[in-house]
Amino acid sequence: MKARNLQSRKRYAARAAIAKALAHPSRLMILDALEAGERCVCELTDLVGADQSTVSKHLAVLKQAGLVADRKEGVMSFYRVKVCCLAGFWKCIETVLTENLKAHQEALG
Amino acid sequence: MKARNLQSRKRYAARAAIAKALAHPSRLMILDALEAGERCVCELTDLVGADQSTVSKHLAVLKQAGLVADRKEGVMSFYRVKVCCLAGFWKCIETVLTENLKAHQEALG
DNA sequence: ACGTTACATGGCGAAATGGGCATATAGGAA
DNA sequence: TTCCTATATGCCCATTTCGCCATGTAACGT
Repeated sequence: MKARNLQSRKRYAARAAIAKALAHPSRLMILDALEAGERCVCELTDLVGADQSTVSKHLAVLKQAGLVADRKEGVMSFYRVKVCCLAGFWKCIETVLTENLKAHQEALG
Repeated sequence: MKARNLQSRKRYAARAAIAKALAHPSRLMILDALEAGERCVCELTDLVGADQSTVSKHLAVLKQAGLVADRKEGVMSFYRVKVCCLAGFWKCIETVLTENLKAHQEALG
């Protein structure tokens, strides 16, 4: 039972690692942009409006989590979404946000 | 366009706040347990195996994000899942983990 | 060769997070 | 009242995250 517990902990840790990669506004913005097709780092840097090195690190986080993949072409790197299931993420999060808003308004009214 | 940008940033921040609440192994473990029905803090404390105050704080994070709700009964607090869409989360995360594992094995073999 | 452009990485400080201990609060029992 | 139990909160410390700056690296043009 102890071994099982350990394994279950590892499972949760692995899941949390994915969620962690999604837990930053800039990274969500990047993923959103990549859903429309691959983008180079410079485009994403413009989009996010942060330092290029910052964006590069965000992309490294997403890549490490297995959420995006990259392709080098000459001097540039193009990133793309690697998984197909993110739509469910957005939907769920939007649902939560909507319900929170509703609850908040009920609390006021 | 600047206003739109600001609003879009707020959107991403709100989404990230939800993802952040999901980005911890203990909180995922708690949510998993709550999917089977409401639990009191003491049960969850046993489950997670951390200090009671730590678990209490994790629950506060989940509540703040609107993911769980609580109900007081005498001395005890019972928490329950408040949203219905978490199954999609698990599924998506599991998909990512599976693909990552596959990619890793291909990289080896 | 040199310079430029695109990107990645190291380092540093600031801020956020996490965890346990101690304490506060509050309900129930005696 | 006093004690005990269940939970929440404050405090402190360790760790992590985040952002920018500076620098490294690599491809391309001249």
